[in-house]
Amino acid sequence: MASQQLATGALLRYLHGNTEEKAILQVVGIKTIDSKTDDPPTGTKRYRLMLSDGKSTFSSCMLGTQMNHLIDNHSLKENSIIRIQRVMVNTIDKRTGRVMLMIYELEVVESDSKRIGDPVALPLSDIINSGSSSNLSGKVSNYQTKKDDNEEVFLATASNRSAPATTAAPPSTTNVTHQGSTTLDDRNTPKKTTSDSTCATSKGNNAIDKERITNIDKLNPYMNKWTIKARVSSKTQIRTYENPRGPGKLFSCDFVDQSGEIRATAFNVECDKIYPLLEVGKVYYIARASLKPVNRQYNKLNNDFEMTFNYDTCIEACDAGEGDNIPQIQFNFIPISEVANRAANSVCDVIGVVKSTSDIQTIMGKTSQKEFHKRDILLVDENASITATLWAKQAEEFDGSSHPVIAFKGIKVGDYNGRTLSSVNSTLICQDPPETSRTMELRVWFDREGKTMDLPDLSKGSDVANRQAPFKTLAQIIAEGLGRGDKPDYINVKALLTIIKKDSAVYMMCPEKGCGKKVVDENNGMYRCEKCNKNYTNFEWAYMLSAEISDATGSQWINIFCHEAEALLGISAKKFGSYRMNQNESIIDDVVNKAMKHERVFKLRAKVDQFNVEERKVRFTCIHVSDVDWAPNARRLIDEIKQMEPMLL
DNA sequence: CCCCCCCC
Repeated sequence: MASQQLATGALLRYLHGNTEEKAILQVVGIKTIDSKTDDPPTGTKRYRLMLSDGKSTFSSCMLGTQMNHLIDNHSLKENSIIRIQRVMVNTIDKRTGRVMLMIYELEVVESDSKRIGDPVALPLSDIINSGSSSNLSGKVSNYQTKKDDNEEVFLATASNRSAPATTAAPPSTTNVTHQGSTTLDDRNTPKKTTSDSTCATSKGNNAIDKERITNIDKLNPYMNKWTIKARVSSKTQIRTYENPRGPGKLFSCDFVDQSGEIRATAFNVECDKIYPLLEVGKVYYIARASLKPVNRQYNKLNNDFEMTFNYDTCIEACDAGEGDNIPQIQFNFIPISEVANRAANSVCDVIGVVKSTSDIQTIMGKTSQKEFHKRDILLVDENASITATLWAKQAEEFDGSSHPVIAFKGIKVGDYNGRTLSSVNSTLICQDPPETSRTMELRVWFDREGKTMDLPDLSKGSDVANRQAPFKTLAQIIAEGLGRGDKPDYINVKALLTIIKKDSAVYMMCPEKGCGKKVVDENNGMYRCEKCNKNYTNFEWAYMLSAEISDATGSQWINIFCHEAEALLGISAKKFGSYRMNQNESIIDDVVNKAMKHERVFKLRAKVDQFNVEERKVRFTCIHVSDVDWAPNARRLIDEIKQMEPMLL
């Protein structure tokens, strides 16, 4: 690889904060460093890299421990060519402004390579670069003469340097500039010590670095210095708990910035200290809290990590106006129709127009024997409607009389009578949220046509296609005794049609709308319906298929009625009936055989046959049939697997 | 380190 293929100047661009670039660089030195006792707590080893962009080298490049394996398995070594995927600038020394690069993600482009070019170490003036003018104070020159040990090691191993770091220009001559850097006057502004800020630590000199703000979506447990600037989008009450280790208390809150969201929790001492500092809707600088992988069972925010406030956590309220660019909330809306594909008890963000609102109702909790207040609202969007239940204060305070656009963040999916939504404590209810164009879209749509449209209601069990059903094998259905309970069971089965009773596939149905009963051919041009107790001059063909479906585990006879039979056979009952009348057997065989060619997903209702109570024979009725297409179910299956995970562990 | 969130 030729030297011009390295991203010349990239190291400096990174240090100046342009960290989006995915630069091709060369590793010219690797050093193992002792892990500090506090980070990471497991004592995992850390690697420090010296990187070259062909022209310059920079040695303070920490490798994120999740990338350690690349070195451990020898694919990343001295002279390897890499592509930086994710990098961040961190200040190592607040006093001097000395920075380092954190390499969170890289790709080895070429494992074995020769040294490229003749790079020299970046001058110190370029690497003391935190953007705060206080870094340009006299203290830096003291530092300048004092190389740290790691630096010396690298200087010794990197070949052909002509300009060691110590020959760098004095800091006062640097032209390093920073957006948003403070003025010299700012230096002397006394630190705010108002009640809306805390540095839980007594280390007063360890102030928040407001110049280097990390985006929330870039936070991870492997970085040790970061500050976020974020708005509190929600905050719980303080709750107490009791576990084997004793009693405790906690509260949690959610932070948002333009990049994402993260949940933070405070326990006990921090709970008391931090709870009064954080106000919903306000913007804060947060530094030095613990980060850990998210527990998906409880935290559904769009972030792989969650935050715990600790003794060292620093929180400072943003000055008025300073946080105006930080959004109020992060929504990940799904259309109402998509709620049909979500697992019960999962949570989601939904936006819609309030079509109607119920009165407040008081109900008695089954186990708790406590009274609860609830209010149902019918929420609609362009394609579907769903009932959302609000509880307690949210229910009491809700006024939907003006048909507002309402956004729910973190509302729970229920499966009563199809699909419902139920607000929980952490659910945010936002009226006419300004941060999404959906508000206006829905407003215009509803006022123009939505208010009079009749849309499928996910919360009506009669909309049977919306009903959710677990996937089972035919053997599981028998083994689990599905359909033998008081209420019907609904199951999806992936199976093949193996037998269709073609001779009884259609029957002569009463022409009276909604009757559906079989008529008797009086053989005089009249057809008699016993149910209506009437003779008709005509009848309609209707499907009532008796068929066997099979999968790898067994087979089952099922009944298939009009709509589903038509979907399966591909022709109308009327047409099938006419072939039957004309005894056109070859066409009928053709139609039937085609229907048995490929696997489908049969949604079945399993219920004890009412006419055979003694035998308790379960009758299976096909209520929906679809092609085997996993895509519409993928999200729900993923949700279900996620919910199972804790049980499997 | 919590993790409850209700009714037909």
